Amino acid sequence: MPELPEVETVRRVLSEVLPERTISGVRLRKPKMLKGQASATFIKGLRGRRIRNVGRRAKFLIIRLDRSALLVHLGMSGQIFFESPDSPLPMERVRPDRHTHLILDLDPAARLFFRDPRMFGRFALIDQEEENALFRRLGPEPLGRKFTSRSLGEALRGRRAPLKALLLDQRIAAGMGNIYVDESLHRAGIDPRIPGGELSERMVRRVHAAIRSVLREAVHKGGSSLSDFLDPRHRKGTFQLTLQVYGREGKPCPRCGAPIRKSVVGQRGTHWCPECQPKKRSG
DNA sequence: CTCGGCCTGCTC
DNA sequence: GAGCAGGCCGAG
Repeated sequence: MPELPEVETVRRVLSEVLPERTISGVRLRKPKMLKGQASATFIKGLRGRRIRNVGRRAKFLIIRLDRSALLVHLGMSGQIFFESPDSPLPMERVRPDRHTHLILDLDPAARLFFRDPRMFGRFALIDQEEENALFRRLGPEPLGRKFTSRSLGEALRGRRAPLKALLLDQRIAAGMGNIYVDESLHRAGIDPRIPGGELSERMVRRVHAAIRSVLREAVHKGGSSLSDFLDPRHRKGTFQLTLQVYGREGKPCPRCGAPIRKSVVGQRGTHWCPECQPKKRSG
């Protein structure tokens, strides 16, 4: 499940190999993966274009061409693989399978494969204006300068929804998903069910610091490869080895040994330690 | 704000 | 052979 650290990992690999290559061929095998765009428009807009750079905003990957950009959201199970004579992939990946929805042939010789078994991901060819409009609707990058404990406190003020749900809201901070919210709240020592507006200033500071340190660490470790995440060179991340609560229901909390709890909070499976993450306000 | 729908693969 | 997982969006 690619969240900010996984998408950033993909971006870093692609930004080493894609710039200055030209898209010589486009094979779109699942037009359904396009977001509000006809296949012909999409293919025409890509073919012959030169890749300038690869960016990221929240969980969006943005492959910038001369005037437009290929926007990619990896959804739940999206993968991007890169293959070139210098950087071959393992044999079984070279041949596209039924989950490979888009293939880009590049020049100098290389190929990009977009796979997504669950098909929650999306592609779109967008112009600068559309990019601006999309990104304007997102909250600050949690690792950027605009995300401060003050801005977080303001965003949470008066909110009655559980903190867990608010941190998944991309308008409050953009890029976290279920894994990293649960991990951040464990690091902060705060119960995910507490209404956002009930956090003390001190608790807001702890959540803010925890989010940043968890995400930074996860980026450093190449993301979490829980079930299917692989980077464009087919390498796994290692942050899954560091997870304290996510996917660990009933297992002992690494910090205190109490069994990790799981229930649904804000319509999402939520994991926390009942001892380390007390609900009380001063916490 | 809350809920269902989109999808497939994996677990019960 | 059903149900769950999950990000995001549109409907209620």
